Amino acid sequence: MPELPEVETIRKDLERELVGRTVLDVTSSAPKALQPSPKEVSAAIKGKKFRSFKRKGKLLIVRLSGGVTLGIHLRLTGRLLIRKEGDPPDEWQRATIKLSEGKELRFSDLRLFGYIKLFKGEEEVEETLSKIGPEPLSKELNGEKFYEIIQKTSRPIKIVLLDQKLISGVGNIYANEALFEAGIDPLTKANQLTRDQAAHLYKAIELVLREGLEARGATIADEMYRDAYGRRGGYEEKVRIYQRAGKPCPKCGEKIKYLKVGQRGTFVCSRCQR
DNA sequence: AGTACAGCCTGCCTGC
DNA sequence: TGCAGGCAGGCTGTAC
Repeated sequence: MPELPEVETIRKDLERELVGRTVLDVTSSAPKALQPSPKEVSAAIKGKKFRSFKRKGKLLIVRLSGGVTLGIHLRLTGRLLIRKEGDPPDEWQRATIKLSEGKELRFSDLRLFGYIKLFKGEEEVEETLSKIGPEPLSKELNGEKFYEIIQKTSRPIKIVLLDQKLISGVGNIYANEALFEAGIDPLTKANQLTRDQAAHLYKAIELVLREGLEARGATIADEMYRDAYGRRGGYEEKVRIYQRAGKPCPKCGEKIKYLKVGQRGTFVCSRCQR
């Protein structure tokens, strides 16, 4: 699923390829993919030029000329693909934004959880961004601030890492990897972690996210993440524990266990993570 | 206020 | 064989 490294990889691709291009037309086969409605999105962006592609957490913020702003969230299976007019249709293609010089930006999404949303105005952009917590790889966060944030809740640390209001950009893959790397049991209550453990975990989060970026993201299953050129990531080759239940722990050889933490699949080495 | 969880949705897998 | 039911999961809304 697209998390910080995956969304950032796509963001950079889009920035490189699409800034300056003009939107010629918008079509959609899934009404909910374009919000509030395909008609309104189309009317707002037709004739406008892409100005910038920014990101906060897993949310892409697309600025166009005329003060128009789109928010794009890929959720589990969303893809943004840069194609040429006439290229074969993509699997689960839900919307097509035709661009100048025969290019297209396609939105594909198997599960239909993702969306491209037109913001009503700058206030709505600000309101949305204010609900997204600080990012691990930015200056907004460091080990000490991370400790302060997680001190405020007694929920399991794994759940807290996935709470985008507290820390943004981390999803299930990188949460599993970071907890393993730091040697922390996902069920540990967040406010029971010591300063030392918190600092350790924060470092591990930074490490796995950087590795993910370096590898241009993780494509664990076929229907999942692709970059803007439709290519798979490389991080799935390097994953330590995610989706590896029953296989030996890379540190100690113990069998990796699978459990559910807050409705989400969780992988743990009970010898290394305490 | 803080926490828990159903529901959104499609495709794949299992079991009858 | 064919089909119903369960499962996967990020995030929001609602209930406790």
